[in-house]
Amino acid sequence: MVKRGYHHGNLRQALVDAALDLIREKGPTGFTLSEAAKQAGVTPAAVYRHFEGREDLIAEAARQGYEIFADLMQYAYDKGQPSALAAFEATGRAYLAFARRYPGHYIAMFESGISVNRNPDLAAVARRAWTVLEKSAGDLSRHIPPEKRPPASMVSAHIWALSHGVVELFARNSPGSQSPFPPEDLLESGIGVYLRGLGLIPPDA
Amino acid sequence: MVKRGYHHGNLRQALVDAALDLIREKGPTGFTLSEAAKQAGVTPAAVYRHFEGREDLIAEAARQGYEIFADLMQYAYDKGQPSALAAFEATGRAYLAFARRYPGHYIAMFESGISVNRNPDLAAVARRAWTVLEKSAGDLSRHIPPEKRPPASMVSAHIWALSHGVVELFARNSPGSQSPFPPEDLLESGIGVYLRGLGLIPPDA
DNA sequence: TGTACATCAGTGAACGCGCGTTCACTGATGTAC
DNA sequence: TGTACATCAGTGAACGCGCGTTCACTGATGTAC
Repeated sequence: MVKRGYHHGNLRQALVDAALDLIREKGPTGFTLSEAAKQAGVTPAAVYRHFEGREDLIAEAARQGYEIFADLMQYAYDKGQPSALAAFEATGRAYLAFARRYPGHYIAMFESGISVNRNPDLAAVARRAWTVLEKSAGDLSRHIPPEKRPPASMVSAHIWALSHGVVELFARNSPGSQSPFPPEDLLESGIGVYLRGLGLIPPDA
Repeated sequence: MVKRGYHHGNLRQALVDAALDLIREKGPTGFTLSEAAKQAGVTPAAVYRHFEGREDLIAEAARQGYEIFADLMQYAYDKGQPSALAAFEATGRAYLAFARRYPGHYIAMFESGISVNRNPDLAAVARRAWTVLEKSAGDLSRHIPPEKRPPASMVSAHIWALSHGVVELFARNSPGSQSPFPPEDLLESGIGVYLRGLGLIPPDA
């Protein structure tokens, strides 16, 4: 990672890292290619040896984020086994944990405005992350009597939406940050109520 | 609203309207003061007769959004009376309806990065909107036995987060837009499950 | 081991652009008498 | 009703800036013989 002499050694990744830093600090708007280059100790023009341009660099940052994200989700899912419930709750927590631990990635993925369909790699890895959550919801569904069982994809959409909403509103300097509850508690309790609503947790537990 | 001659007549509002249009079309990033001025048929410099600058213009757009938003929430709440449940569900739906009908305002409020604490007017009206939801959640809480009753502010935070997540992920060109469910259904069913979880709707209804 | 050469990753200067903002100005409006 | 004048809302030119991108270039690296 240390730059020595004319050749950088690992400029591509250094640029991604710089981009992630800048995106975290200044938001996706504040991020500039030139500044990322500067932070990597290199001329703006050098960026074009590794990326097609500004957008492409952001997309790569997002892609790496999805990669980490999918791994974390998978890990949480596995760790919760063999309990479908434990696995499901763990994936929910993993969402928030990811947003907390990798804010730059999170912003690049969800707030930078880049489309997941921008390139196939990005689409594939996003799909992988999404699939874990859906699988987890599917496992859970099987414990609900078929006639009152909502589609697994709907359950996962609910939890994704709740998690995302908690992150956006309560885990940032956003409108809801004056809330008296830590985001983790908010998500935990919200998922708890939701699971009761599905009949998966006894009503008075 | 028609510009005639040298003086515009209602430039201040025309600029806000132009800003809302541009924010909706191009996102908060794509919005520029110059373009808003142009769209209002005026020189960029004229903007400074009415606003302190770019940020101030966005803040005013957001403020007007919160005003409409608070009114809609209040209206939904009133309309649901005297049923606490109906009122609560109506406010949830109002959230999504607002996001759909006033996308420019919504983006200015929640995605432009401006802080609600930027000026007192903005903070006050945001507080007003938030208060309606909290009151609605409070009414609802009273139907839950005290010992298993979550704080009203927590319930409202859950619903806000769920609503916001649904909007961000499923009602835009965002990552989740490939979902097979319309956002309205997603929110409706999510709130339904949640209310069952609170014991406010019979388990098998 | 030494040399020639192809390949590659960087430089640095230059570009055109549109941005937000400032300034002295001027045209239009409204009011006092 | 007409005139003088203050006030106000716009103009238009100019600014400095940093941006993303291009281009011909050059220094470093690695490989064939």
